Amino acid sequence: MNKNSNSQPKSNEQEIGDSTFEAFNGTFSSTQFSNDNLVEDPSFDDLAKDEFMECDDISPPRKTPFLNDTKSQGTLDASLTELVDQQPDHKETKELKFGDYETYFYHKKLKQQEKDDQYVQWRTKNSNQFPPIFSNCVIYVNGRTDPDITQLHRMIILHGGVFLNYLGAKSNATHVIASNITPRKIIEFKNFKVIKPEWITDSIKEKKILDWTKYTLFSPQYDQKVLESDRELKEKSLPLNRPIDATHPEFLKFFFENSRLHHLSTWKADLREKFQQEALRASKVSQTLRTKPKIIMHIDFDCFFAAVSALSHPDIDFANEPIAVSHGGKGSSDVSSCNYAARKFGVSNGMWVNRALELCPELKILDYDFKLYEEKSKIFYEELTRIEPDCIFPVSVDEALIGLSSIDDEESTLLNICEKLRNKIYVLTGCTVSIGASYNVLLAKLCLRKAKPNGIFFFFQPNNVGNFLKNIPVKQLPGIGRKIEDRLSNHLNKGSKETVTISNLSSVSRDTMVKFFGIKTGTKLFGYCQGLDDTDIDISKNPSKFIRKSISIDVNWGIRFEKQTQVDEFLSRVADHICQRLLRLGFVGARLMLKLARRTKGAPIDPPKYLGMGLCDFLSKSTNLGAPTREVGLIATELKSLYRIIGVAIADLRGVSVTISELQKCDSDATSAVDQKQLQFEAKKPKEKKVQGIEQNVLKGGSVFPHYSPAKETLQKLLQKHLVDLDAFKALPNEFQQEIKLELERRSVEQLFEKSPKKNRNRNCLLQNRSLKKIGKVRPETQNKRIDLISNQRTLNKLTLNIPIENLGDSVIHQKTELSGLTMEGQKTLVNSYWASEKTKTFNKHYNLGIQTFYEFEDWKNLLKDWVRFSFENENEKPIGIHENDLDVFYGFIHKLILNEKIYEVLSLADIITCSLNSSELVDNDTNNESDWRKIRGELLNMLKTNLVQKGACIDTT
DNA sequence: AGCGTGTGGTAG
DNA sequence: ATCGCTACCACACGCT
Repeated sequence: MNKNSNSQPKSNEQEIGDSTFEAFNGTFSSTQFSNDNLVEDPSFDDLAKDEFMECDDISPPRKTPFLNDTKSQGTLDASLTELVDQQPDHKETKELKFGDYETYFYHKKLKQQEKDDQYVQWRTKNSNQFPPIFSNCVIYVNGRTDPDITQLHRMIILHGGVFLNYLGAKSNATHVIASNITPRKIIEFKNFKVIKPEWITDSIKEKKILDWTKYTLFSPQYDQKVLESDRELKEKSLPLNRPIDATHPEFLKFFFENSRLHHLSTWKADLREKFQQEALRASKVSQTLRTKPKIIMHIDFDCFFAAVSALSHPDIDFANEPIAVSHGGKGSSDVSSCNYAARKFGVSNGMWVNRALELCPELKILDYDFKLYEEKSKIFYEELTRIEPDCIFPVSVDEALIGLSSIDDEESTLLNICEKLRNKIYVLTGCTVSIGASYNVLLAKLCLRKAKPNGIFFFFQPNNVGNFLKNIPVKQLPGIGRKIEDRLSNHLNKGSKETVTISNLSSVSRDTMVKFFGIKTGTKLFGYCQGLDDTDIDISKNPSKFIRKSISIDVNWGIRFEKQTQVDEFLSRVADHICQRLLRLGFVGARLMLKLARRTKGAPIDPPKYLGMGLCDFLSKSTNLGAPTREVGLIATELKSLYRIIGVAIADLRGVSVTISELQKCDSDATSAVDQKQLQFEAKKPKEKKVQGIEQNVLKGGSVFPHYSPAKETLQKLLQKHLVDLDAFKALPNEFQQEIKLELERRSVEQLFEKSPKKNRNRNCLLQNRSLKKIGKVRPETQNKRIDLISNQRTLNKLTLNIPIENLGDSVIHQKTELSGLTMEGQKTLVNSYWASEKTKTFNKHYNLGIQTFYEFEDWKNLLKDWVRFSFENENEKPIGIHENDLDVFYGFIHKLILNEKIYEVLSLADIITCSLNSSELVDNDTNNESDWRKIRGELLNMLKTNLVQKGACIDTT
């Protein structure tokens, strides 16, 4: 870090005058301040120290939720043995093999829901016995434990904790529970509190959360040792010729942990959310109408990553030695940040290390230290809050815009504030910030550029704005990037390499700009040229504008696949990951988009950047999920469908990006049923409202057609008429029975009127008689091929429904692969791994019918009948059975139905299974197959029930 | 005109 | 080796 070795004591006043003159030739009044003498100045030094002492108040030691000693409530009579006794059966999950991720995660999820449901019921019955002692805990259980993971899961959620199924890269887990130590684990969990399970059991016994430090699994000392031996172990066990790419199950975690851009994005989003919420709170408190801030400050660390990383290297003379931050010391790693000494050599951010080293051979490469960046950022924002500005708009971890409405004594006061702030941040973080300030965001940003490094720059002379702007390169304008610059350059300079400045643009009219860049960008750019910018940074004025609209995961590095199964597994993992994120952020989403990067034809197979994406075309496709959801299984299934629709050859896949949008806040947790039920119970209003989506008049009057009251049919007749499975109906909670009855009555009425219900995409699905929409929307002109693909595939699937895969002629297989749009290379793997895979899973095995997600409800009714019949047909003396791929798709569809609250449809399908099983055609020598089908039927009803209970509870709490 | 979808661009 | 993310805006195009 710069210890100001080269600074010379100077008078601040003097400095102001000088640099004003120097920087602008005195043509107009601006101000530049340097704080080279930051700490040398005794007054500053003292001030900073004082502030530092005070700082304890504002930055207390990190909060430790696990030390939160929540008072226990009620009594806990249920002994642990009782818990153990009542623990749901876990065997089936264990029988699953790990080959098929989708099935694996899907069943895992199902089991989870089932269990949670049981826990909820149990808790409801014994409500007083479970003090929510873990209410601040997010707990992940690793490996074999005693008591085992199921029991721990149960204990955790019964006591108000959140149970994590998956330890994400940026996991918010407060605790990791494990019983045994392996070197690998110590590495893996080095950032977590790893505690023995006894902490859970003892805490429950004591009815309060105990000090976790007494239960740590390994001591720090021990860590150190093992860490070293593990490094050797790791080097041996990881073959060097097999680098980690996206086929590796842990790839995502590994990738995100090390991705600077991932960190930047998540930090930014987190900050946004935090300040948005604070603004919401503030706007409730103060009713005063805010005027737009008169002063905008833009404050930003100087080469943040480089400066912070250098803090761990006290031997480095940060001011003079060129340093850069990147992964590794050579090759195609990006320089994410470099100090100004390095910039003198021409090194710049984003440059590859090999190039940077060419320019500056003595460049020192430092590692990332994401944790430290986060810490410094926290201090930074705390200091910003301390000066109590009108508003704070977080731009990034290391950068913020600040609005001040008025300052009594104009610039000198502002200067004072800035200097104090800079000092404090320097003392507290060891890094320098620069500040630009002006009367709008555009100019504040430009001022910041002039202020850097380690300085302050103001501009408050609207009359001189032309002078101020004239030599600014357009690239520096916010929102004007490389592409727009290029287009301007081509237009104005006919491609000459000179940078385009604002004065170059003076000849361009508003209309031309609009014609060139569109109404928004054109107008904005034109305004910028006059120094005009009406960007408002006051979040509290319009908090809803700042709420999150989408959640996405992009992976464009390390994507190299050979087989369809690998792609599918990866998509499942991405689905899992994104669902974890939805969960953590408290959202459900109704729209899913898959974007793929495909190697551009002619681009090298191995791009210059190691495992990089190279030159790519991007293709995207989106689908409505029917209802807002965060179901992993459903999302995984949809992603695989979308992948097949886009049809990128596996060998050419270079990037995958998944976006979920049309978000809705849904604050319940993973074990949502638990929390909701808990809340519901505490609120003591068990059934006031019903499933979301029942229209008001149905709720109140019982019919959508209040003027018409038909002679009511008997319930049984009604059920029969609509093919609803009676057993299933009876198994449902009372209120849902009632609801279905109403729905069926309504349908009877509807038949009389022959009226089709209105479309409503997300809600009121019980009132819709329409079957689910097909995936995506297919346009006749532009996407003819896709229509053909889908309809042909559907036809094909129907045609081949009863033909075992071996009997399919080559031509048919060829046709199928051709339809999927894959290259020859891809075709083989597709045929081998997808259409004719022969994996054994929970249910019997065998022929994958290639059932697709494209079917609609009416199709499914017929398909299901055929499917059941087909599964009983004999092949080598054994029934053909159910293929898990088909089953996955089927379950996916059921999920979709359930999310649409199409209870009736699900019950119909359950009934079709029953009817088919009872029909005499079946060969009755196989009970296995039959019991599989009964299991499936049970699963349908279970899914339905779980979902209804959750929905019911959800309504009650909101 | 306004909507839905796919695509492009930008910032840190 | 290497960790090329991600939220959001804007727009084109075709449809209603």
